[in-house]
Amino acid sequence: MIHKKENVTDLPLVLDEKDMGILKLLQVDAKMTIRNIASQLNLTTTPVYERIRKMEQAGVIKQYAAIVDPQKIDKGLTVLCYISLKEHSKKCGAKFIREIVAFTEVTECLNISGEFDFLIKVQVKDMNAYREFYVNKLGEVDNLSHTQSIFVISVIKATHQMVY
Amino acid sequence: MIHKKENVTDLPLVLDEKDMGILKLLQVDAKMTIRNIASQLNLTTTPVYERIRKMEQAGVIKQYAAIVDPQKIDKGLTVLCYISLKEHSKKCGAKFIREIVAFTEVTECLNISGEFDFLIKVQVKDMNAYREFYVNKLGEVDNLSHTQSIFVISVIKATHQMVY
DNA sequence: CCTGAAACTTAAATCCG
DNA sequence: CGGATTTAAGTTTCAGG
Repeated sequence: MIHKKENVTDLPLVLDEKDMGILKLLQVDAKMTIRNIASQLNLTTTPVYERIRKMEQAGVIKQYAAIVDPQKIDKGLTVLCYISLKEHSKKCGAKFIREIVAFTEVTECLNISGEFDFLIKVQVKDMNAYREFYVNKLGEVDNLSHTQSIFVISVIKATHQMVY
Repeated sequence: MIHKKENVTDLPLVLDEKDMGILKLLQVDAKMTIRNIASQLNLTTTPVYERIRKMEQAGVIKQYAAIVDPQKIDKGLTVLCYISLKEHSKKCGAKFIREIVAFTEVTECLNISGEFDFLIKVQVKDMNAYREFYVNKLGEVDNLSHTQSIFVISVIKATHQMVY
């Protein structure tokens, strides 16, 4: 996690080509050194250093993270679960969100358009683990109207890369 | 990206509590030093260093990445797009996948159970950009039967954290 | 806003017990 | 695996254009 200075501005930082070049590289390899980045962008370390610092403080770079392979840590099953609520009041929605977000199995929760209210992505070991989650965790959440589970047969692509 | 040694084994590495502890920390902050990790886990640098190296080579840690905030780089709109194919032969499926994966707007592509064949996640600036993608890119892909777009109203949770 | 070099700081990697 | 050492490296700063 980025440790911002006290006076975080989060001002709408305008990014130019050089910033994008830096992001492009750091997105793929966060451990790339400033020197290396500088040489690839035909710059020196100073501007690269300062641009990275700015992007960290502006929240453009949210985090430096190790990406773990789910398959290798017994979390090889991904399930998408659609959820509709009974009550849509602000209060009830907030309560639902608080409960859902707390589940470590839920790696994603999206408020969506269409027939359902939410889509959550659940990451578990296998079908047994999903049943366990579905019955004992999701099943204990208030205010659920109906749900639908979609199973992921295979992950074709999954990236956080957004700068090209 | 992790630079593995030549003889990559990718053997089913058995992870113990200490490995999980390391992953847990690196998932949140890839820049955490080995010393820091060691002290938090009541270990010395040697075992931590070696465990990390093993997990990198085994592919448990796939990558160290800077996580960028989509909102801050003009990619604030997320759309889920369901896709059904006409032809489901291996050859046609592979062609579809090749084309879809090449689109930089597609940050995720899942082969799913249920009514549709695939779910792709599209990350763009705004609705105009999505229309542009939908018409000129997705629309040019062969073998599509029908599609359905679901718009993400808000992202409640989005994490790659899987070790707790 | 950049260059270039220098100074500083810190971590990675090794070795022996 | 602990502990310390060594070596190497990256980060950060500064003057100057």
